[in-house]
This record gives sequence, structure tokens and C-alpha cells, in this order.
Amino acid sequence: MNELNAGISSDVIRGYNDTMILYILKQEPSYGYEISKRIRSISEDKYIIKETTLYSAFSRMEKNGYIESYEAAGDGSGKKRTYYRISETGLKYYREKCNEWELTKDVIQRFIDGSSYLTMKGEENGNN
Amino acid sequence: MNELNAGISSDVIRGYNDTMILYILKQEPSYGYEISKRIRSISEDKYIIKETTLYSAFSRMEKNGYIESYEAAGDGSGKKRTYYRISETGLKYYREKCNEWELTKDVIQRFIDGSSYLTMKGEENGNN
DNA sequence: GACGATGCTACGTCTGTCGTGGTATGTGTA
DNA sequence: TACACATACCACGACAGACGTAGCATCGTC
Repeated sequence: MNELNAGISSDVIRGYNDTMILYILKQEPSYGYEISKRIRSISEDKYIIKETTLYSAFSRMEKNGYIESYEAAGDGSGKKRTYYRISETGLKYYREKCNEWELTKDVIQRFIDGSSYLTMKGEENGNN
Repeated sequence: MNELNAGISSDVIRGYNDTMILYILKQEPSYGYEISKRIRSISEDKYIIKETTLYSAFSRMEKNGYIESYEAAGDGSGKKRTYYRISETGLKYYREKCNEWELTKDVIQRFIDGSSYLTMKGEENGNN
């Protein structure tokens, strides 16, 4: 099955892809392919962002002024890449999303049956 | 002033409205207006579900077999209401969403600055 | 009978995600 | 030379959930 993101529905991540990308760019400028790999590795393969999602996020965020792009050749090779760096606005946006996340997480958590059902190990699904 | 849900973007909640509704119905059958108020009160006014969102969730979930509806008059009045009760499938779905939530929460958290988990500094580094 | 609270529905728009498919360069290898 | 494969990016369009707007009907009250 193509469901690489096992157990993670994109509907939840929706709206947080931008945040993830900004988190990467906050550390240092980067480009599409590498960001995609970083996200995958940070999440320990639990989340793999789709290419189209990634690039549409780039153009959206650049339009919003959260990131800026510039052309550059990578290593010794002549391969051109589009690098992105985070802007001040982007950093501010990222921090807002972090705050929002704490809030939202708290709210959703109230509607989740947590530890109790997990401890009694009563899982009847073939999900993994 | 329609921004009643201060600080909470619907993009995050997206996909978890169903879960919230099922959480309410898991306790006892209920109907639209009351569920809406329950969600508002449980979240301490931090999240207020839109009417259209609520009712479209009903029809979606009924179509999926997660809930069942029945007509009933409420209190002494002759007002007809459409009550919903959760089904076995719905309960199973709810539990899956709970599991998914724990997973997703953990993943997103890795891209968020500001919590204590950062202080322990054991994060991903040059690990690739 | 005007009003607000309750209770529900129809219709259409918007936005983020993602499937499909395409372009182009660099590297390995046979 | 040929080819596969990883890298690197993009256009197009479909889809689904959230939501804005609008409407309808009932009930209690003043």
C-alpha cells in the first residue's frame, strides 16, 4: 500500500506542514528535496510530506512573505537549486503557530480517551 | 468579529470535529444544538464549532455508519429534534482516531519550539 | 406580533492536500 | 553508447472538509 504515513492522516497535519517547513528553515536555509528528507528523518519516517504539498507550501509561503527564495548551485556540481530562507515575518508566524499548537493540542486532548483505554490494551484494529 | 475561535485555526481541528462529536455521543445520544454547546463548554469557549460544520459532519458520519439518527421530541415541548447515537463502527473509528492523535501529536511536537521537551536537548542532530 | 433562542437544511466557495504526469541534470554501470 | 535511478522542480486538476450566507420553522416572552 502507498500509505507510507501509516496512522497519520493528512487532515490533521493540514495547516502544520508550513510550520514543519519553517522549523527546518529556522535552523538554516534549505531546498525542497532536503527539507523533505529532514522532515522524514525528524519524524522517524512517521510522516513523509508529498512533493506537491511541499512545493505548493513554498509558493504559498513566499507569497505571504514568510520565506524568500534564491537560486544557488549545491555542492561542487552545477545543479541549480531553489533555496529558501525564513523571513522575520515567517519567524513571527512560526512562533504564533507554536502558541496556537499548544492551545489546540490542549483542546483536542479533552476529547480524547487517552491512557485508560491504552493501558488496558483493548485494541481491536489491524492498524499499524 | 466572527473570530470566536481565537487562536485556533480550523485547519488543525479539521478531521477532529468528527472525533469531538463522537466523544460526546459516546456518553449519550444527543442532537446538534446540544452537542455544539457541549463542545463549547468542554473546550471552555476555546472552540466553537460552526453549525454548518456540525451538520455536515452528521451527514458524513451517518453515511459512513459511525452514527445513527432518530427523531424525538425533546422535553415537554413538541419540538422535534434529530438525535444521534454512536454505532459500534463509530466507536471503533473513535478509538482509532485517538490512537492516531497520540501519534500525530508526537510528530508535530517535534517541530514545535517552546516546550520543555526542548530543554532536554537530546534531539535529532546530524542523524541521517 | 416582534424578538431571541432553538433546531435544522441547501447551496456554493475557499483552501490545503495530493494524484498524475512532465522536465532536466547528475551518477553509476554495463 | 544506453539505461536506470536519484536528485530537483513544476503545472494541472480533483477532492474533501470547513464555512459563509441564507433560509425555514417552532417556542416562549414581552
